Amino acid sequence: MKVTMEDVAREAGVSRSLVSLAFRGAYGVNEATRDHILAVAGRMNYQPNSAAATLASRGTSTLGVFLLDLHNELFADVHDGIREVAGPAGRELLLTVGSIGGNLDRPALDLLVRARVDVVIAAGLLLSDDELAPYRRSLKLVSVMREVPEADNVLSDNVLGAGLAIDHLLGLGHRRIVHLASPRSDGYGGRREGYMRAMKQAGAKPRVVVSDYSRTEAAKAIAPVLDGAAPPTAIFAHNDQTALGVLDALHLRNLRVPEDVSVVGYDNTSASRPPGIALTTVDVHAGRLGRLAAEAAIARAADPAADPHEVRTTPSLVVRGTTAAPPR
Amino acid sequence: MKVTMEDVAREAGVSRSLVSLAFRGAYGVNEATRDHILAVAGRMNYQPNSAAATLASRGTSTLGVFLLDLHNELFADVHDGIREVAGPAGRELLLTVGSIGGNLDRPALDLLVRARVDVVIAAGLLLSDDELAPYRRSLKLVSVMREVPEADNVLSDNVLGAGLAIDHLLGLGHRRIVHLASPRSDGYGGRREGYMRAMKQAGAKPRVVVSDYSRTEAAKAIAPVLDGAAPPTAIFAHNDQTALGVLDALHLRNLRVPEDVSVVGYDNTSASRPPGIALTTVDVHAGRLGRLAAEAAIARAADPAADPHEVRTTPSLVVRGTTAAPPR
DNA sequence: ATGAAAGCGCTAACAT
DNA sequence: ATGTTAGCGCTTTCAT
Repeated sequence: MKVTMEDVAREAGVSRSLVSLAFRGAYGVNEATRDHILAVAGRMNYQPNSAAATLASRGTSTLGVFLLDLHNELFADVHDGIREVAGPAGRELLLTVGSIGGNLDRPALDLLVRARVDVVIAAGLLLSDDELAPYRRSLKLVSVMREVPEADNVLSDNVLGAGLAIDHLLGLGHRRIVHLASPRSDGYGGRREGYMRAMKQAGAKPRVVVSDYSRTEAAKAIAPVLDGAAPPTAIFAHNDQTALGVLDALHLRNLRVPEDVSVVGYDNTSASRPPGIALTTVDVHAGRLGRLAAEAAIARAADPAADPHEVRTTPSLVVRGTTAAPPR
Repeated sequence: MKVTMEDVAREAGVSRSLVSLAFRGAYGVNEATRDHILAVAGRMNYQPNSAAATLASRGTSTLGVFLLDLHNELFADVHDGIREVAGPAGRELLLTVGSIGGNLDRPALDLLVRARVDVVIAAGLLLSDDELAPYRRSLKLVSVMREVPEADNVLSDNVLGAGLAIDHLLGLGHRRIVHLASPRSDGYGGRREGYMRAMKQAGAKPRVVVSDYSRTEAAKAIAPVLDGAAPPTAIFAHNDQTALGVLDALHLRNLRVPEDVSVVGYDNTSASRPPGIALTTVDVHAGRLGRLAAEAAIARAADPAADPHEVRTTPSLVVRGTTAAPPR
């Protein structure tokens, strides 16, 4: 049924090793022989068994990629960046997906570990530092957007990014700025911290509400503050997705944006761009993060013993249509 | 360095086979022994090598998933559906991603083949029937949204869906309806065909322009027809993404939607839902497609020899804010 | 209930 | 340039 390398070798009248070498394009194989082997293999529809290859060679050249959530285009952008450098480097990508709640992180990582991928690039890990610690032994990890102790980290400066957003709002004249934050979890405090700092520095009173990463939850979470006393004139959301949830809630109440309320998102995903949305947001340059992560992963593969690598990139503010001076 | 099953067996004072059985929760292992083995393994941080397992057992229980494009949330919805049934069935998911141009389909599928996944669920394959044919021998394939000869197919009735959209437009009084179609490729003709049929049946003159699947390309492709003589009063796009591109182009020209031009998308991805967009679209019920595909995959794994399975689901029209009577 | 032994299909020295 | 020979770390009969 399944064609093995042995079958190809017999058919081509050569030894197994030669077939193996030919397939990996190694030097030291006569060109004619190689072509012949490849032709025979092609005719027989031979597909190498990578389980056997992995076992025999104790590893793969495949990169594992963990993405938190397929519904957030941020991760698609990161993936594009990874692929941009992994492809030319001859590295293939095997993905695994987590979930907004974080409860699928573990099985997703475990699957990658068992698949014996060379290095794992994880974007948006939600596991705590403690839960991640055991993986140090079984995994070469490049973490994107979330700082993991002792691992390679590719980060964006969230404190700075949040500061950019708040300063923009402050400059427009806002004082009652609410932050719709993500649930507390290790490695994700930056945006909230940047918000707190900028507010305090300006002598404005910070107010934080928490919601998970989904758009609908965000709309629910912001509802009470919109309906309560002294509603904010501006809302700084944890990311674009939750900002869209805020927009939904605002729309439902016939509150105009930006005339009545200003909204700032975070990530600059394409969901923020449409003319009808035109969300002011902070660009993390996700593609660049992906490229840097792939570079870090390849470097790590080449030198497993090197010191942990860390880059922190600088985000930028993208002002669009959802921010303006507060109503007077 | 790496802990093997042998190490665990030695440490636990049992044989390798027993460790193997314990790990797979097989019957016939004394409960106390099993607990002991698992405890020892846990302490040693043992991670089974699935390459070896795959090799020895000639297969995996993992499902491979191919998704055409991470930027189109349709695929995230399909993925959710797959996971919804695969999870409870104890099947893990390994993903691979193609690209809008279709040129990454092959490497992505090959990677899955070599990983020896049990069955591959492919959503949005762009390869031609001919290019797909060889995979018949190396792969159990469940194709979603694209009919592949001899494979298991989980489809949505695109002819019907397009008819729904056009009939809606026709009912509103539109006659000059342009279809922004996808490039011709096997298995994707349904929407165009449904458009042609509905137009002809109403005695309206069809007009088709083609663009690839990206938003920006769609905006470019529709530009000349907007700027040309006798511009359409309605545009039926191949999917939501390209419909958004159309919206962009319209916005750029200060054309109002739906007062000046009506727009209908396809897929009902979440990108079509925001209040500011409110795109009228055709819902393919992507989650359901995913669930059906996972069921088909599991059935196929259980009985590789069964006759090809085919389901064709019925889409529905979601009328929102981008369609209205044409200007008079 | 547990153990021994034979592969699974490759790669990696090492020969020739 | 090509062939030989050990494994890689598991699962799977088959014994016990």
